Amino acid sequence: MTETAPRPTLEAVAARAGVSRATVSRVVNGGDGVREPLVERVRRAVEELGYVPNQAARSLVTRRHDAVAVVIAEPETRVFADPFFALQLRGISKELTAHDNQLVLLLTEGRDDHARVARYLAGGHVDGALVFSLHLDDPLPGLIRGAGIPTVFGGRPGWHDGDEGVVFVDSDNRGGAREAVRHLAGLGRTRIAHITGPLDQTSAADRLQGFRDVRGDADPRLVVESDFTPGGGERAMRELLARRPDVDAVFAANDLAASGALRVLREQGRRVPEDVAVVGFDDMLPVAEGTDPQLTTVRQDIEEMGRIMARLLLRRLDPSGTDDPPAGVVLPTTLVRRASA
Amino acid sequence: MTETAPRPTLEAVAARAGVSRATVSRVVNGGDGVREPLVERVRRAVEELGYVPNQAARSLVTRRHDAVAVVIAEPETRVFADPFFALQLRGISKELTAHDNQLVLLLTEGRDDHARVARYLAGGHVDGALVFSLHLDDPLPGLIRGAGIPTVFGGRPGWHDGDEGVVFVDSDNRGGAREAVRHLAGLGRTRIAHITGPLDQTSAADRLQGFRDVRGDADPRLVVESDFTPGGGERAMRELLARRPDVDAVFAANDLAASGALRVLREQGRRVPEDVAVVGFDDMLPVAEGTDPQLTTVRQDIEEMGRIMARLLLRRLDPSGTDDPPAGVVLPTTLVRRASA
DNA sequence: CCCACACGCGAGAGCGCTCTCACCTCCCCC
DNA sequence: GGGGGAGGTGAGAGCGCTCTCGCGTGTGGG
Repeated sequence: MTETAPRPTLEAVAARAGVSRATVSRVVNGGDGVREPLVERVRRAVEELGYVPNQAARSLVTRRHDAVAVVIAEPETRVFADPFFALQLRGISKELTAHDNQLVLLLTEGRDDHARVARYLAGGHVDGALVFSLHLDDPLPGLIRGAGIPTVFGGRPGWHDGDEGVVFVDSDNRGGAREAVRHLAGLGRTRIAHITGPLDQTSAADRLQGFRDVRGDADPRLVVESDFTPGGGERAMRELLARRPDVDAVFAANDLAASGALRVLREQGRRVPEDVAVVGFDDMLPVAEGTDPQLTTVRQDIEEMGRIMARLLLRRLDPSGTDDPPAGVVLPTTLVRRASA
Repeated sequence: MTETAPRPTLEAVAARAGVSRATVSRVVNGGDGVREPLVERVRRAVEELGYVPNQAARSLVTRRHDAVAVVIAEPETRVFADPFFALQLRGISKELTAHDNQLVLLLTEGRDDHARVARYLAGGHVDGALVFSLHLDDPLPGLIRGAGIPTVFGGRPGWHDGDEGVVFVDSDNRGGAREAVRHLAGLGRTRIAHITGPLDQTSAADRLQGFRDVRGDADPRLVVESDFTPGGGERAMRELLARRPDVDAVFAANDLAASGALRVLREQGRRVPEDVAVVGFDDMLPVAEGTDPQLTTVRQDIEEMGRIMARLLLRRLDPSGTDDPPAGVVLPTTLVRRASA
């Protein structure tokens, strides 16, 4: 079983095809500058021997790995409660695969891991990194920049010193929030509340900002800080109903919180959307379509976001490319109207 | 930016410490057989120079990569609708990290990718593979076995020729289903229905089998085939109510389907659990806790499953270990009682 | 006091590949 | 018909590391 079959080397292929190693190498790497009959002979030898290049040997000399690290910080919280990162990974994977790059996944758990990740990235195992760091005070972005490896961030990172050149991809959290709130206003609602996410995350902060853009003059009691979870949404909704029993609309910072709010509203006998209209954020399908009534929410194209991150990184990695990547890309969101508002 | 700082080599460290390359190598790899003062000198030189071993060079000679591939087949369907794989990945990642192994993620999309994955695995980039393949007729397991690389499967794979030696880790789907159905029976329910998952997946087939173990004599009309989605759960529930309006309990093959069933029951004015008791499977938190009433369901420890898969693989990879890993590990499930049954 | 042996350390080969450079052919043009 | 060039091919060095082997030093026993 552990019988490692002696894999054929370039040398072996060369011998079989009756050419030099250099020629085989040329053929294997695209075949420019080799005459057709030889190409054919080499191809056949490769085929017959089942030759596969040794990546380690190749990397040793080229100093390329055709591999990209994806760093996901602090998965304990939000990450694994929803398909967000899975979708993102899928987008990233597709793009990387299309360009023959591998995806090395680095999940970090707490501060201890930071050093490990930094060391790995600095260790030259990968050509670049895609980093998801949700928290404003996360030291990881700084560490990674120190590693001196091309990096693209997922989500707007918190601002640190010397962050001007940071490349990131984010959804238009602020614009999406504005659209959600305007939709509620357009329904004639006048007492629109906002259940926020954890405000140490840029996405939550940006959504709150969007809410304020439209309802800057709102009663401060209509804004309740929460945590992106159903339980948190429930608590926030109860608080809201206690503070302002006349509330007639809620914009929750994500679908999970909205689902909690919905449950409290029903429990308290408020009809949705007749008495209170509810809008979520994310369009996390199993949740948004699973609530009763189904949730009106703001959709972000997560998979596309992943794809663009990968594309941006690959562009920076490509030595041939004209090197002027945008610093940040903000993807549009769309309002998905279902039954709750 | 692309200014690749010339990374220090073993040679450089050796020169600085005034020893030979061999000695530095020994120290870096554990330091056995090197006297303390020298170890100290080398350590300092490493520190000062910020030396990090070149993994490519090392792999070239050791033929080890300290990297494991995680292959997830057909992510289009179930995979990305729920946190299942994310949790699994987390478990895997933790275990691999603890043993200084890297995780290379391979997501496949349709048949074309199979060849790519097989080539990659056969290409000797990784030491082993963890493979998730849900479908009975998936050709991937066969291809991978052909690649001759140590592999552990997640979930019981469908049976192919020569599968005796397959190592896999799975939840006790059958036992969990039995427990769910017995719980319903213990509640005094006599007309217990089952909404299945897609029966070409072993997990769904095993859950059905568990149902049959307890209710082998049930009216066949009480079993409706479905697809693990909320929409599918809705359709199945409607069908069920049409066939047997007197149904008083439903065991849905997963939480998503259960959430759909719940919605139909409410819509049709059946009280849960009074009129109809409902049990799900998975304990997918955002769903199970997000339904109304909250879902009684069968929990599987997904993260642990990932961890065990990784552990099993690492054990097979470890040349020093006494080599007798179990062929299959089946993890217990537990019934989580909430409001729906 | 000398020999045997173990242990610590260095020299050097070689892992499989790419890439430069020199050579050799063949063709075109004067 | 000969010289120059372009393009195709091979030889060989070297990427950074590990590992075997042999030598030198220190220790214990006869």
